[in-house]
Amino acid sequence: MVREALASLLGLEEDIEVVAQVDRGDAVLAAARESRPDVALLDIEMPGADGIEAARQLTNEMPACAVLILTTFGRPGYLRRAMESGARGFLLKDAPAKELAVAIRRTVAGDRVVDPALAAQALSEGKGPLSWREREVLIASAAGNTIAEIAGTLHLTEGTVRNHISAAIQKLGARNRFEAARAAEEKGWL
Amino acid sequence: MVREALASLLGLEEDIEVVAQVDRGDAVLAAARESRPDVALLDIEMPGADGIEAARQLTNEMPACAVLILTTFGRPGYLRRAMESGARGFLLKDAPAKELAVAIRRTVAGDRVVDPALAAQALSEGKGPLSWREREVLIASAAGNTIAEIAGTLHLTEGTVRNHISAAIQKLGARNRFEAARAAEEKGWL
DNA sequence: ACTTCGGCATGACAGAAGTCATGTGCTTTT
DNA sequence: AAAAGCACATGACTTCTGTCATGCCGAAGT
Repeated sequence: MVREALASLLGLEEDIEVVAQVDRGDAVLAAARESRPDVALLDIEMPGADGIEAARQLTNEMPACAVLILTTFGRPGYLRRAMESGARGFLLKDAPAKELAVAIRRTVAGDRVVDPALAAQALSEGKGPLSWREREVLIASAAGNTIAEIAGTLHLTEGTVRNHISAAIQKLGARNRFEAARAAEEKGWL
Repeated sequence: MVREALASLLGLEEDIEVVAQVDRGDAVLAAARESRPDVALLDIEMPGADGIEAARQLTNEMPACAVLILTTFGRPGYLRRAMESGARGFLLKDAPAKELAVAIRRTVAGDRVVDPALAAQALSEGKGPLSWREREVLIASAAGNTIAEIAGTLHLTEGTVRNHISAAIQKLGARNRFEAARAAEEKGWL
């Protein structure tokens, strides 16, 4: 519904034409091949593939198509990963509605449209203090798996898994792995 | 942005006029007093007060104003609580955009607009199997508190708290209190 | 070549969490 | 009134988690 509403509004602009809409991340590329848009407006949280992945595919195959991410959550990690995956701009859904058309025009023109406050926060937090193993273990942990299960799927000893989790807990200032997982998720470090 | 977009679209309808918009749950009542709308279109997750609470206030003070909940998450508990708080209809944001105007007209006309599948699910799940204590303990648990802390704030023994949590875990088919908390949250039982 | 450092792995240990058996009191049913 | 059912409370017992000391290995710096 939200997508349709925004599309309708954008369609009312003189200089903007909505050439395609899809509701899944893994349908983006095909639609873009079909309709050759100047800009793709992507959300991050979608079924199929997330907007980050879609942006990566899109900028790989069609560098001429700019990508503007429009999302609900201003998590610094989202912004960082979006930019790394080739997105040209990053806009939050709680911006005023008229901002959207403006942002799209600027994106087409080659500008990088990013909320300055969010950008600053993303830079100050860096890429996160977690090592690869710590991330893996934390993700599995957040999914509700027990230590023993994680150890099984990763072919590690329970002790090792506990150790990685413990390290993550320390680094994130949490008191147990669930708090740690939430904190990491919050910052976009998963 | 989403609210503004939907408002713009609704404003294009011949028979619908958007008389007010607010961005906080605790601003709803004041705005309604001011503008005397026929329908209030509310989201559930808002800053200030949630849409359920706003619906309650609204139907108490202005029974003439119908309430239609428009929300992202089709959690059965949301639906049930929304209806209990006096809402006249319940619509999901992933419905087609044109549904919205239709639903609003039907709501004004006195119909109850509810997704049948969601209604069935809500009814089949009932009001939730958790006792009061179990809810209390689970909520505190979800906030990251340790058993000892919960025992302290509720003036109970650790054993008792553990026992309630254990019961909740069983009832929800979870494997630890965090999974239990998430499951309960998911179903709207917290 | 040597040292240093960081990520990874492991097992021992202490503390936290979950389960169970048991008991109390209140409401509902018979 | 007696019995049954339910929420609540508690402590003993078992299992799971987090921390720590220790060691291995490869990359970066000297």
